[in-house]
Amino acid sequence: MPTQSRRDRAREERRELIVRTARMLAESDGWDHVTTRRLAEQVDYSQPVLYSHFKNMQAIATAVALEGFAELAEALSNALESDGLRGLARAYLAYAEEHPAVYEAMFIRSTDLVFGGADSPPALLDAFNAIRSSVTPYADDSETLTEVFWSALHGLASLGNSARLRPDAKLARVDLLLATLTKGA
Amino acid sequence: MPTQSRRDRAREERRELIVRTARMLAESDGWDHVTTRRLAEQVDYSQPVLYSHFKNMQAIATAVALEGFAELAEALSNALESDGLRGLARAYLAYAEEHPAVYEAMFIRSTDLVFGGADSPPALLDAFNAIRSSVTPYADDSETLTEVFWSALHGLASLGNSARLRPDAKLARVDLLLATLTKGA
DNA sequence: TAGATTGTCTAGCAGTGCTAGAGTTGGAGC
DNA sequence: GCTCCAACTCTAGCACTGCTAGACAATCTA
Repeated sequence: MPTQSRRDRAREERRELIVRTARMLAESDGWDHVTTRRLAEQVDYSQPVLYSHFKNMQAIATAVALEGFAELAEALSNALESDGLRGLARAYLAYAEEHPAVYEAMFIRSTDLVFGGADSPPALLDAFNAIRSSVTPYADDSETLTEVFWSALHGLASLGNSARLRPDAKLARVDLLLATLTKGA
Repeated sequence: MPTQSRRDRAREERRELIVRTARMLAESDGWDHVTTRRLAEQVDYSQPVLYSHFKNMQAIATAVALEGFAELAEALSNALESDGLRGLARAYLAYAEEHPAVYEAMFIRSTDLVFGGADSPPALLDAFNAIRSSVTPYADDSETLTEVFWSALHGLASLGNSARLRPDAKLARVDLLLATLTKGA
């Protein structure tokens, strides 16, 4: 049934257009300004079309977050492989700084995604595993250390992105965090 | 002019009623459900009365955050004095867990407050100074270590509050964070 | 007591997420 | 080619949001 599959393809493309546009709007104006009307206008369809692809606005933000998990996992794996723990830490913070709205959808906005369970998004588990690999040499309890190290990175990222930390001390903070973690090991 | 001061007192009391009610609503139903209509109804005045005390809804959340800064500073100072670094860390996380909506207003929701400048709220500086005192023994650069330690605590608090960390490993995480920080010092 | 000030409310605006129901389009079967 | 049906898309509207103008009432001043 070639007709059906062509339709499916068209639907899939439009779905991606919606997600891409929502992400772009969020990065340029903030999630507050991503409204059904603005989004619909940008993709040149009426609002109900959004709801034929997504249950609600929250689901659109979730789709953006899922993209982010995949990108972050990829970035962390690469950085870990080439530059070790330090590379991973810097890559994490760089991702959060370069894609603040995506980062917000992933780790700050309330979400219906499950974290750390069997039904978590695979890309999220990949990212988590990259962090775990990076800290395993320094841990007895690698699961807990992963959570602690991730929390530290998340704290630096989120407080930094919301102008709650000195902007000129970014590098000093990462270096100090790494020194603290690796000290005596 | 006793009449004027009585009026001022009445106004001040009503202002406090508004802040108290907003805080209560936020803690019980979340900030999303703190709307001008619900809040006005709860304090038994019409919506415009809210705007005679506050510029907008954001300013009401800011007032709640300021209360939080004072409470947190107090809690951290006390804990630091009686139980040292470990006490401070636990007090921080306990405050975030027991008052998630206030914590959100303080450190997660976007705000117009200035962090770390001369015109920061004094209570916020007090809290920051308590953290600085707690880590000074372990630091060359105490300003940076304060930011890093605070970030770690904030990461644990915010990810924990949004169900992104294992609930049963709370204590293990604090202990591991403290062990890491104090190791070799 | 008359006038001015302060306080409070009703009613309304423009915007939000979301949906029911009408109308159009285009492929399937004859 | 024509009819029918299903898939699709839109207009219009609901109940809600933050916020405000302008009318009315209460209270203090002189």
